[in-house]
Amino acid sequence: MVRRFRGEGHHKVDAKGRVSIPASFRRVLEAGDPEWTDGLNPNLVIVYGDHRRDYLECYTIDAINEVDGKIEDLPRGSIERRMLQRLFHGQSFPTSVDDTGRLVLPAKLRQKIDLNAEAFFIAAGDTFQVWKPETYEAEEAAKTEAWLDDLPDDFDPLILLDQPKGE
Amino acid sequence: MVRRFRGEGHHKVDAKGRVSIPASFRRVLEAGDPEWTDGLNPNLVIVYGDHRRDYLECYTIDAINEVDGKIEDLPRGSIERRMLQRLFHGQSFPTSVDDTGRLVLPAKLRQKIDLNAEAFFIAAGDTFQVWKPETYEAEEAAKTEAWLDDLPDDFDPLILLDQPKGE
DNA sequence: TTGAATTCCATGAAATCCCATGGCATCCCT
DNA sequence: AGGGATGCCATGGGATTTCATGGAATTCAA
Repeated sequence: MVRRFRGEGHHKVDAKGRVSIPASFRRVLEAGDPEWTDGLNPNLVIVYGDHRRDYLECYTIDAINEVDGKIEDLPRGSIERRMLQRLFHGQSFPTSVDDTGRLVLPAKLRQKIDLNAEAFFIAAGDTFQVWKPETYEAEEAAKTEAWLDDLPDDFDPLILLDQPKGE
Repeated sequence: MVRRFRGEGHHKVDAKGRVSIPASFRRVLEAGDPEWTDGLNPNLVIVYGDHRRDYLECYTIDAINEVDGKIEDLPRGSIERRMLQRLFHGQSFPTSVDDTGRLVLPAKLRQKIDLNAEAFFIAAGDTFQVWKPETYEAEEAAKTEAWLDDLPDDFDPLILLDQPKGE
């Protein structure tokens, strides 16, 4: 059904850390939570990472389960497995959408990405990200612009789709 | 229901060795204790290991039962079985959460990992660990930092998830 | 019989729950 | 076509509960 997140949007963050989730994202969260049924509030997991990461990444239950499964496939004790456990099990926060469609971000998470009055949501495949608008402008937008600037004016991003892959 | 631990946090340790367990971990401990019912205090097992280990690892009852089961499947008298018995049966401490949601760590365990004023909790799949914050920084964080420093700036840990198995 | 461990009580801060409102779309009826 | 009626959406506020933490009182054990 509605499998991937799509779109972006700005929403107010109030003093308690409450933010409306873009309505279309909610449908995806619902579809991605095996326990969800009409009337319930879908669960999700927010991965915030270490000090280097300055945005929050939100996973549906299905998406995070997939990640957990892959982590378990890695050899016990390997550095890769430890890294991923630290990131996905340690540096993450399980929560759920509230009945008015909002996310409640604890002070700790808000401080981490320096989130104040407003939040910027953007879809990223089977997850979506929450940014402080200024950070996003400065960091991401600038990055893609720079990348695009190096390409010919008539460059069509679609050709990227047909590159040979190593999957 | 809530099967795995998720998240991390710092908590004060008082003179009696009492430490609050992150609230979300308590829900998992409750769910993982077959004898638990509303109003009771969930049981758990702390595995502290030998002198080489400098953190405590906490198991739900379900998790420790699973481990015990696997140990029993090993041939009697085998060295593997003896080792695991020593670790999980000998070097472990069964206890329970108190009514205010705290763990009481006996002096012996605190001394072992040199725990003083503060403890760091971090989820690790179906167990969680308790560290002295400084030790964790020094040992874990530094290790991963060093590892990450060898990788490109824009390295995304997610690619680790798609590595072929058994590497 | 004294230090250690357990029980019971206390409190400020943070997180939840419950309820409320104005703004837009959309649907529908005549 | 006009004009509610309906319903979702974004946002806000107050009341209530849970957390994290501290301390006193009481029981244990050797």
